[in-house]
Amino acid sequence: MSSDTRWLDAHEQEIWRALRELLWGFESAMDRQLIRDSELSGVEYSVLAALSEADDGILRARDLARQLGWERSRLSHLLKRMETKGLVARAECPTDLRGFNIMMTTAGRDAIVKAAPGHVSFVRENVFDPLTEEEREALHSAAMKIQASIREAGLWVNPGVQKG
Amino acid sequence: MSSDTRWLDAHEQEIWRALRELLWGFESAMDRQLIRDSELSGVEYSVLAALSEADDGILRARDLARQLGWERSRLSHLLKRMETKGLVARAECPTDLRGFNIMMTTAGRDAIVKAAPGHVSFVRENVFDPLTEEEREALHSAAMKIQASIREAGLWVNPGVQKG
DNA sequence: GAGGCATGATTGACGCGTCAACAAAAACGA
DNA sequence: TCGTTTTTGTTGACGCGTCAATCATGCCTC
Repeated sequence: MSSDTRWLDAHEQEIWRALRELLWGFESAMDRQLIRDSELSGVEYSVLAALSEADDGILRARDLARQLGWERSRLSHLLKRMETKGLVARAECPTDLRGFNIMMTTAGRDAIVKAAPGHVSFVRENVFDPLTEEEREALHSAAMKIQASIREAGLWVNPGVQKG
Repeated sequence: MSSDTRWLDAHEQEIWRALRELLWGFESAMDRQLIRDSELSGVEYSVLAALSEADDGILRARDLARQLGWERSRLSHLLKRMETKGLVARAECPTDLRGFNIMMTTAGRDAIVKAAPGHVSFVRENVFDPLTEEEREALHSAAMKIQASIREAGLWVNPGVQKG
């Protein structure tokens, strides 16, 4: 089982290295830009973006977690921090005593409105602009294929949440 | 400054979504495989891999950090944890009283020898096998271009360590 | 060789994520 | 209806990374 390992050749190692560096550094770079130009971290931005897509800026914690593909506990921890910052507020859910409705506060909306243009520019300037049309499409299909493969191997996050 | 933002169209959003999911999920999937099939986390694997490329399995903490592109404090925290697990050992550096030599222990070598085949298989099966040759090359150049762009924007990790 | 700056490494506080345990409420089934 | 199971959400412990502060040592220059 280990003697027939197909190791990477030099060229494959180069590709792998470039990809690994990107996978490892991209997210933190995005966070850095966000924190520098607004008062929001990447995850906070995600939460507020999801909320602002909802009708009233209100979503049940359950649905928020599902939409983001996160564990409930992760969301819970983050919401606690965001609540103390005044970005979101909790309210009991009238139809289900277990549930909580999460709503964006005015400060939360202000923050994401302020952060959005810079965030989009970051993506545009660093992901789309530097690539050719072919590279964009290849990147797209490659990303989907890799994800599908990992999912098939049962190693993707939240294996249960793969409904389209 | 915000009114001329070039927002993403529907197709671009699809690409961005796929890429973001990959960037967000790949690393944790790799970690999951590693932890499942060995006793090593992803970062521990990186440290041991770097050490095993050195002559005697010994590297100064400074060089280890440089090679991995990490902050010293990050390495320090991790080494403390790895030392308690018996994966590495510290020894004072004879030529520089400030420095420390980090060496792999027998347990450390055993662990990475055990982990390596599964790790390589993960990469091979989920990154290389699912892609066409064209996609591989496009992925390679796209990753490099995106990284270069972020670096130019001054947002890449460790802006100082960009000597190639 | 004494002052001053650079380098190497550690520490502590804090944000963040995972995991396992938990409590309360809902849904289900006989 | 009563008991079991599922769902929802929180909490605490712990691993992990960043940042700022700290400290000792090396280096460099006058």
